[in-house]
Amino acid sequence: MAQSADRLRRLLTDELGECCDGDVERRLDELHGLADDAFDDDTQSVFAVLGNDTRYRLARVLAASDGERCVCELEPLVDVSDSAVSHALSDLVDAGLVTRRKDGNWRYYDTTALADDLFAAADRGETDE
Amino acid sequence: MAQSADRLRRLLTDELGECCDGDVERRLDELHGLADDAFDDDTQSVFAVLGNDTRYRLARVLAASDGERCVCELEPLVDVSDSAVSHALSDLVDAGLVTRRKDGNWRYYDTTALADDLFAAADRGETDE
DNA sequence: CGCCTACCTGAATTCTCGTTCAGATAGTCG
DNA sequence: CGACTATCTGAACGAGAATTCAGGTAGGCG
Repeated sequence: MAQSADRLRRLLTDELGECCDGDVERRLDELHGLADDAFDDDTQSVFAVLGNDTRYRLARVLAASDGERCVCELEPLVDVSDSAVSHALSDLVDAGLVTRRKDGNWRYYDTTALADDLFAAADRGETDE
Repeated sequence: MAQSADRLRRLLTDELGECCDGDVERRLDELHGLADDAFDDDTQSVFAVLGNDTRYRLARVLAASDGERCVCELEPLVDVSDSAVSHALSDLVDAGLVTRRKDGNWRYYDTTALADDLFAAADRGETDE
């Protein structure tokens, strides 16, 4: 951190014309404040979970579907073992992106509002460019 | 895919009371249609990029900041080498999540609307629960 | 020009994460 | 109960990603 603080000091000297130890510390405090507020483990895990091919596809199909889907409807859509599908769906549930409902031997999954919102935001961003 | 179609056939039998080959095929076509429409490579990469700790933190700080930030302001906030910071910022730029501006030797980064939208959606989802 | 700066790039290494395998768990039906 | 169902779980292996290392580029300044 010693040399990175050096660079920051030179940046502040450029910005302010002059720069003392206090200026550097004040900026560092400001930045750390922002970082601590903004960094949220749960929120990040949501992105990590959707970053994987299998999980993304499953979540997308559930989002596009009008209502819930059974595991056996989802399996033909991804080219992995049923075990992998099960793992993926569990991860999605844990991240709060989909819900699980049991009905006899069948398990039905559906997206949450969080997932729908994220896909809407992502799609909006893509078409804007 | 043979056995997964078997399961789907049994599901449809449960749902409809009866089920012929055509029913199974129709459902499969419907599902594949949804999957093809919904699956978008660019959109997925956005989630994958934000799924990493370093990139997530950097993007978050930029989003929380009022305007752009220099690399030397970001480096103290993540516990990795300057090379890793550079790699991470490049990935964020490539994904369309942040912009880069050169000014002499300094490089300034800022979030795009896409990143801001995604974080807003994620935060909304988190506080709802 | 030569030296310093801030930052970037490519290759190598380390390590995480996704998949599969093998077996377990519930639920249904006779 | 016993056989069969759909799905889940945990361990282990392998592929790919994240980081670092070493060196490179472009800009500023004397």
